[in-house]
Amino acid sequence: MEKIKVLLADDHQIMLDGLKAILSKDKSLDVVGTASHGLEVLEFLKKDPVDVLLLDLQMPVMDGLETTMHVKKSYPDVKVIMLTTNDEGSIITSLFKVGATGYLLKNASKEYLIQGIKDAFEGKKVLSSHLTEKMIDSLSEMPKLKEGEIPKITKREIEVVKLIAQELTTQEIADTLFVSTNTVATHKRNLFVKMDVKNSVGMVKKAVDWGLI
Amino acid sequence: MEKIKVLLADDHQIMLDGLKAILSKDKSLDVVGTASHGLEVLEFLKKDPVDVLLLDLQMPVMDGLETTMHVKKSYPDVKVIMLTTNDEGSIITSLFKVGATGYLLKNASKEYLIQGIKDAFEGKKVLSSHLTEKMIDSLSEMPKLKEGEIPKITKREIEVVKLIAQELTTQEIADTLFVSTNTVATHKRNLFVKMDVKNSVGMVKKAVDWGLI
DNA sequence: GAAAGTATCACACTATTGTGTGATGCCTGA
DNA sequence: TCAGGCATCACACAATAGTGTGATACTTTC
Repeated sequence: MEKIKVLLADDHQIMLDGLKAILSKDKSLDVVGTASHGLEVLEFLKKDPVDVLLLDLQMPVMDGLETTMHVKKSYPDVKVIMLTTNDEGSIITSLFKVGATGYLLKNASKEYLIQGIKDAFEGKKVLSSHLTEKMIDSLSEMPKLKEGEIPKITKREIEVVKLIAQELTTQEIADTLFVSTNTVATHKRNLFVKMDVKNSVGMVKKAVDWGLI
Repeated sequence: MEKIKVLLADDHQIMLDGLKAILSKDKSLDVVGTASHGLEVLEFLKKDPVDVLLLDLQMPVMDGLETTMHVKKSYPDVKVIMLTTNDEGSIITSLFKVGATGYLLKNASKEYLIQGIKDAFEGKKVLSSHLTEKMIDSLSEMPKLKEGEIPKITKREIEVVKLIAQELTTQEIADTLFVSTNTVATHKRNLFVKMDVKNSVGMVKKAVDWGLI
């Protein structure tokens, strides 16, 4: 069987050496090169093909996220696994949107890491179990602002919010609802206070958050 | 070490027997009872304590979701793992919102199942790897407005969008970025065209959709 | 049956947004 | 080296949004 070609990228030489040592022990993996930042990765890809790319999230010159974007654009078949010490769940979404295949913590066991590379190679998504938990938590804790936090918005007001969200002007909303612009203005005025926002932009954002629209 | 008290609930007797047979082989687990629907589960809990509850999602009288709600309300410490044949990702969200600890497919291996129970007992979230993938996919495919659909927004423009989303006025944005209001106005103007929207409200909505903010 | 909330409208005014047009310097990729 | 994108700014003007204040009438709710 063909070996899986792996390229490593990390700005810490020690990390590179360590990873290389670990991965070299597995017969189905072939570490074809290393890079210390995103640009080097792109340089490397211009010359040689790679199956799986192990990327450090924090790197100088060009970080992991940006690198992933570039790589996926030019070489969509390369699987990208992000390695990181931190576990900021916030970044995870953008990561997968950008096209990454996996996201592992650096303290993962070597078995886990190797398995992750193989899974990624086969097209599976790879995620540290630790991060899976985070994702679930963010799902289950999402509606924690509800109940008491959301003020009572009347039906008419919700109609107004929806129309505002559709980019209608006050005049257009008035025409749609067959009322005067004054009325619409009053509804908006009341909504600003109730929802504690400064303008229509804030209102629509919050309405989306609250699931009103 | 104290054994983990497990209660099984499924409307198929065969399933109950099979699960019991599998779980009984593990010395750290103790199957303390079985139930064929949600009400029986609640009855059981009134009399005897349980650590982990294995619930079939589809059950007559009271299904898994409803049962979970009731159980978590009265016995918040009981860990609930949902078992199911199907893999509808849609239900997953509500499941964790309701307070479940895990969600496993019935075709999981017995090792996986046993490990899942132990993990749940320790407070970890448990999710079939199959479903983890689904979750990730739903995240990454969200903006599948296929590449070409999303126009190139520059860094500076994104800064502007973010500040608009924070309800700042053009003047405030100009102050924040140390540029003139004219410049900010131009950025907005360009964004309206690029993003094909009529005003800031539409812009922010689309920016959220596209994951720009 | 009074108080509170909802929906409606008016008028006057200020603030902010959005548009049209044109221009300059800088940087980057072909 | 040169075209094209990017970021910057100016000025003028039209359109919309948002505020302050006050009013009427109808429905809930306590």
